[in-house]
Amino acid sequence: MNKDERLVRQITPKSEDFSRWYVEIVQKAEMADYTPMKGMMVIRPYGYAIWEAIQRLLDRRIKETGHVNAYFPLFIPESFLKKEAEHVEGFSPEVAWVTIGGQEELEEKLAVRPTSEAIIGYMYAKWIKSWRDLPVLYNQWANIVRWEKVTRPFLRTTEFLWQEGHTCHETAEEGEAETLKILALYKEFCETELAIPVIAGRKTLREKFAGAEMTYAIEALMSDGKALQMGTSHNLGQHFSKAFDIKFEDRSQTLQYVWQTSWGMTTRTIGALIMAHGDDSGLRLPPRIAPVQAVIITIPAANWRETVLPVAQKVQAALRAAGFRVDLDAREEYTPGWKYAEYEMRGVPVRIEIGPRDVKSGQAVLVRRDLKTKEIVTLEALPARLPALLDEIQATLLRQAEEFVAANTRAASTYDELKDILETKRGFVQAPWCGAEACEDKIKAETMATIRVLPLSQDGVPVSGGCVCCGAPGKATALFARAY
RNA sequence: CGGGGAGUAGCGCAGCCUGGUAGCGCACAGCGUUCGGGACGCUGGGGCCGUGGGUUCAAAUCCCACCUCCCCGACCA
Repeated sequence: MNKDERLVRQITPKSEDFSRWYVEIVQKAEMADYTPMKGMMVIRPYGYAIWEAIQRLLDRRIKETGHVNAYFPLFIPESFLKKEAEHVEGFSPEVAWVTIGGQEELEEKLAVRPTSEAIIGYMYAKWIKSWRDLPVLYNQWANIVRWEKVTRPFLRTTEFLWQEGHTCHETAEEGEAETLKILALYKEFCETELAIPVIAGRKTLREKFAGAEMTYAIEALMSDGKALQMGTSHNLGQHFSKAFDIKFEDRSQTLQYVWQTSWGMTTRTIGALIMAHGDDSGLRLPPRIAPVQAVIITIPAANWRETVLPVAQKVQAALRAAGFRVDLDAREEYTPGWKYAEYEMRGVPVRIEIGPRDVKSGQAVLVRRDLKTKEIVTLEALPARLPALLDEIQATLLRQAEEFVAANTRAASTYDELKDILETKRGFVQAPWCGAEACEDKIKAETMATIRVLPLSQDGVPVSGGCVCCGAPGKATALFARAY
């Protein structure tokens, strides 16, 4: 066997088989693993650490905007779910039911929550009496079960984790403002923390949440050219308040139904991180959410325990004291080369190599994961250089993703053009749309693409030309894409 | 849920056609030499051959059912 054959190929190249590449990263970076139950995965410590970082950074934003956390039951009585007609119709194909408790058949079966509007709506009716009780701004971090037919780690699993906000307001305007405020919050979160640019917009009626008045979403473009919904924010209007009788006495002493919103972001964002930033060596994590921001790798040689190791330990202590998440890998059973590949797979943003040569010259070698470039830094300069480097990596990942979106967003004015782009290039396609569901359905059937959103950035901008499908006057500029 | 492919050691696979009690590479353990891009040598451990049933003196191998994974569609965060 020659040397090249001995070097085990890490993972399938992204260009060769994207979904295989994706699954291999999930497993080799130890983010998640399959269980014997269909569609149910274990989120392993490394993947869960990413989720904890997402929770920490998103939760802070949710609280800063005045929301508080609470926890509602996992089970929802069937009758509750049935109260809002559109809601039950939309979710019934994917609800799991509990019919037996212990040895006894239940009188009323219980749904394992596919979302919590129903149970929360019931409780809100008990708690809200007056305009003085409003707004109610609750959020919960929870698990959700939806009996999906096709599953994929992080992107679509039977059980997943999310955060769901449920708010009540005095007026329609306040409800709409809340919906948009959260949408903007999500967008800012994705771009600042995950380095994933998103397009914010309205969903069409076809794609809206079952029971919502209007659904807004943020959509990102993965590096295979398919779109992924990163978060949704629903203006529920009075649909659920009427179904659950959530009434309050307003300032003019009239009984009124509250105006509600709900919004969520899920563990799917972890899948988005892989697909937006990963390369053929594995994950590339944005420093702001990376569980490990830098790893120190010692290069052994004779006496290294006396010479190299103490220096490495000192560097780690100094960087940790400065607030960075820094690991030290001084294991002797693996060679440096093996470790380089391993931490690249896991997407650790910065690698710090310290060997005998470095110790002698008082330096360290820094290698950034995003560009794989090296630089030499003196040990004294390291605590100042690391934060700057992490910021550069964060910015580079965002910029690369933005450039990808820009390069893969195209305008189509004819149906042939739309079809051609979706078939040969993928990505986002901007095109005028007449507003008819028939056109939406036809495009979906023939191109597998859907309207991801009607971008908010297009509001007030005149639509150029007729509907890309039927030619009727364009009512909106729609963003089409094949999606996950 | 429809069409296709697959499940044999932790991972990747061979063996199956033509039944006779399981093998390779990597990984893992021990020892030694190594270590600046997945090191090498020697020794060793590990398998209800996805699950259940059937055929047979005998099943990883043949037959049936089910489960799970992957791909392509319909449904969805």
